[in-house]
Amino acid sequence: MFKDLDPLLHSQLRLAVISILVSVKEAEFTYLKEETNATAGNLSVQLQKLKDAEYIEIEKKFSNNYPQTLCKITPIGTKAFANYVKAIKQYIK
Amino acid sequence: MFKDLDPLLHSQLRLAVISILVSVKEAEFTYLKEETNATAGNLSVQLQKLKDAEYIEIEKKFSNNYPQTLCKITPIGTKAFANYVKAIKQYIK
DNA sequence: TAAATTAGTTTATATTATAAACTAATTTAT
DNA sequence: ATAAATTAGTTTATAATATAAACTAATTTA
Repeated sequence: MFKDLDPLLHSQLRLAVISILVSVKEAEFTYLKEETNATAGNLSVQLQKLKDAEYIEIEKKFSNNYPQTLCKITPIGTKAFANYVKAIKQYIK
Repeated sequence: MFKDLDPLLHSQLRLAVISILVSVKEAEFTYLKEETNATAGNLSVQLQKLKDAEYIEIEKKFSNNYPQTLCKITPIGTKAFANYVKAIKQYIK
C-alpha cells in the first residue's frame, strides 16, 4: 500500500535542497543556506550526505577571493526525487 | 519560501497512520500495523506521540477476550494533516 | 593591527526511530 | 491438565539522524 519514502530525501533540509536543485540545476552554498534558512553546519552535513549518495555533485572554487561551493543535481538525484514525489503522493491524498 | 514541515507528521509511519485515519475515521491497532508494515513496538510508540499531540484519540477495549486498541483522528489532527499536505506540496513541485 | 565578516567544516549533543525484550492474557496441542 | 504457541500490545535499549556550537582559515573594514 504505502511505498517506502527514501530516507535520504525524507528530511526537510535535504528535500528543500533537492527541490531547489531540480529547478535551477546549479546553486551556491550561500544561496541554498538563505533559501532553506538552514545553519551552515547543518547544510554542510546534509550536502555531504546527498553527495555521498551521488544525488548531487559539489564543486569547490574561489570567487572574489572567497571559497565558493557549487551544487548540482545528478541524474541519480533527479530520479530519486521523482520517485520520492510519487511515493509521498500516496500518503497525502 | 519553504514552509516548515510539522515534525510530528514528517515521519513515514506517523504520516501513514494519519493518512489512513483521515479516510476511515477509526481503525484498530492490528489493522494499522498490517497496512503500514510497522512493528508493534514502533507503532505503539508513534501512536502514543500522535495521542500526546492530540492528533488522535485512543480507545482501549476488549474484543473476543483480546485487548483491542481503536484509533481515531481528532479535528486537531485533521487540521495538522491538511497543513502538512499544503506544506509538502511546496517541496515536490 | 584588532575586530568583524565570509564561507565554510568538524564535533558534540539532543532528538528521533526502531528493534529487541518483555508483559499478560488466550488458545491450541499433547 | 499443562506446555507451547499466538494475540495484542508496552517498555527499554540502541542505532540513526538532526542540529547547535565550536572551530578553521582567509578577507575586509575600522
